[in-house]
Amino acid sequence: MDTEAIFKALANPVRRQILQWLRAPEQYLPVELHDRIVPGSMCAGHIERLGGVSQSTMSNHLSVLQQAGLITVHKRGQWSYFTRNEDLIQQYIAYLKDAL
Amino acid sequence: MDTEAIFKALANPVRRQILQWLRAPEQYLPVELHDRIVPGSMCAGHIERLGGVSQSTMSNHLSVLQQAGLITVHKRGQWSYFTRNEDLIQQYIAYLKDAL
DNA sequence: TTTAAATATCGAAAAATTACGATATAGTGT
DNA sequence: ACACTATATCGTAATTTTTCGATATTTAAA
Repeated sequence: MDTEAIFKALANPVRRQILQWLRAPEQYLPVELHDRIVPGSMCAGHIERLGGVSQSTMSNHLSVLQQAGLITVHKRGQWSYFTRNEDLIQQYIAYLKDAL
Repeated sequence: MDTEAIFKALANPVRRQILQWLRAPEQYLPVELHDRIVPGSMCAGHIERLGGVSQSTMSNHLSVLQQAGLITVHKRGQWSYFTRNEDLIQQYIAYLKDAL
């Protein structure tokens, strides 16, 4: 677990918001897409539309979260589906409990 | 609880290290000072000597931690004694548990 | 095979953070 | 009052982060 990378990744509000969106993707996607997605995930394009930043900026944020291990990517066709890495998130919280 | 400020404060390794030193100040202070200090605290000067940064830089780090609420200050004479704010730290971890 | 769509990467500008030395402020002791 | 110590603040330089538009890459569709 790269705690340095996690602390830094979480220091940005856009990235924390992404993690929130990924807690319940269905809530933020049009209903007609619910059966097309990888469950519990959103593709980069949808995340981009939710956030108020450019495509390249959002792509970078997703990359930072991914390098910290907080999210994972599954590529299907031309889409990249991002999912929370619940295991790592819990591991991080457990770490904080006795290391912070 | 200003979570934005806390996330940012924790993004810096020097500041995280300060919190570690403050977990057991006695461990990092010369024995002859143990009865002179505010228990569970260190004054700015001792923290400065432990960290590898200048006096003004360390003072700034302490200020950031303080504004985030992670530490508190007690001024006694010309010294400022810093202490971990355990309550806020626990509150923050509890917050993460269901908000991260 | 051309065109279009989704995403990643590149290069550079803008903004924020970190750092330092110098100086200011406040308390202590002479 | 004066010198001395501890800490805070100021101004600024260096570094890192955030951002964007432009371009590259990959896959799908016509």
